[in-house]
Amino acid sequence: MDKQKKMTLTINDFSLKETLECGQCFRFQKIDEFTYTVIARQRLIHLRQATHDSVIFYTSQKDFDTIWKDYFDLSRDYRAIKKEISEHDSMMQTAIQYATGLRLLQQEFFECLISFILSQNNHIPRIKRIIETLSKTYGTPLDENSYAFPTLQQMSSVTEDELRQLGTGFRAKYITDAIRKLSDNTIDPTAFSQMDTAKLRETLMKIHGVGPKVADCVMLFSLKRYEVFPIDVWVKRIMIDLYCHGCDKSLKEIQALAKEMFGKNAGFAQQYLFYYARQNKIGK
DNA sequence: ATCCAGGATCTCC
DNA sequence: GGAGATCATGGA
Repeated sequence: MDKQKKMTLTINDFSLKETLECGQCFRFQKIDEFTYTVIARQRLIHLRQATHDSVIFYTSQKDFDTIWKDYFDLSRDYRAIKKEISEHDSMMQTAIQYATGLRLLQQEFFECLISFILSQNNHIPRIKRIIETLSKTYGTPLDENSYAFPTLQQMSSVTEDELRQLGTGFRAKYITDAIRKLSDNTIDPTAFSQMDTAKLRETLMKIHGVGPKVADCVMLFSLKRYEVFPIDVWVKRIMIDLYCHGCDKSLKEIQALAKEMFGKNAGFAQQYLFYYARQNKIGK
């Protein structure tokens, strides 16, 4: 690797492993215990966890400043967030202990939307494989065997049949519907910033195949709506396990409980809980 | 082999 | 408006 293009960053609360492997993103490759490659924002980057509180970015200062600092959410004070969501909650303190260096990536909207449409009723390894296939088929080559996630433009004339042949299954029609509604301005991302979260959620759910969970993931992982609390099977299990000792609760009740406990930082809380639940196979 | 996956939709009442 | 079946596919 080019020695000129390498910079070491010292920062607290940042673990590559926890941030990349917590289930929020799909386009990373683990090279060894400390080294990863990540593809995002039409680029590929190599990274290495040097010490507990430092990470090497194999990139230029310019790309770090304009892209990766933002992508890895490195300007945010996670210590303060962790303190806030766990102050009166020993359960959350326990969950956070399992991923003290987890940060919420700022992913691109289109990639995030398609990825989480694909995630429904699917396994993470298979989701990753399908996304790789989509990128290889429609995306821009980055090196010999790496491809950027395709843009909306690059997927604008994709057909449902094509997508089915790539293994997307029943989700193919959902993806073409998303592409259609974004291309013909039925849904206009430039209007998102002036919508409140409820309105934005409702707008995203106009896409066939986007329900509450996928809409919440897209808002949390790519639209900076940190107050949302996506509830999947893992989060439901751990919320019931931790906060009502095995009783049954509806999604609405869990949603309300999360809002009450974690407020504007519910999304961060959700991600710590998800990681903890999956690591410990809570409820399985 | 058979189960099941970071759900959503359709159908039923 | 809530419960239950159904959906494509392949890794475990």
